[in-house]
Amino acid sequence: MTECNWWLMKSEPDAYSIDQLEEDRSTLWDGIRNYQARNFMRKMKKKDKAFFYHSNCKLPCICGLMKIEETHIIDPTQFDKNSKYFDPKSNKSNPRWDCVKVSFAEKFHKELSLQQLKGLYTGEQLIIVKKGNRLSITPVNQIIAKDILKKVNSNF
DNA sequence: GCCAACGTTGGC
DNA sequence: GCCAACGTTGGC
Repeated sequence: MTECNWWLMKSEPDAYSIDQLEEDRSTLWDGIRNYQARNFMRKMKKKDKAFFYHSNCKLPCICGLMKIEETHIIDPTQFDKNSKYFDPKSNKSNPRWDCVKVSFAEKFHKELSLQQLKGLYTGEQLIIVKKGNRLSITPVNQIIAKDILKKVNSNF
């Protein structure tokens, strides 16, 4: 049996929180308008796991776990003129942006704050703690992922 | 609000 | 292809 890949995906809790995902059960991770982040998303496979990271809030932290349900979905917001993610440069014959569908897996009882993460890992081990990192989607090394699960007492 | 670290844009 | 100007992200 092959192991899944692990990822970290950021969201501002004011925009979309882990609690909202728990309520929704699943959501389209749309509105990504950064090529590096998009390209990481394109590498995702069904059944991969992703840590949910709350960014730009009182306590930036890894707060939960998601499962990748579907990949390579055309991001509908790029064609929606009423969306703040509307992209006039994209076109339907060659869409510029795509996304994945994620589902709720777990809300961690113990969150791991950015401050804690900085004490535990280097920027090489976990890109989120790298100085100046702004990527909203990054891969997570499998060994580090397992370590994070232990640290948060994950049931997973 | 500041600012570092990028990414994007557009003139040349 | 270079690079200056500008925009965005996100911790602090």
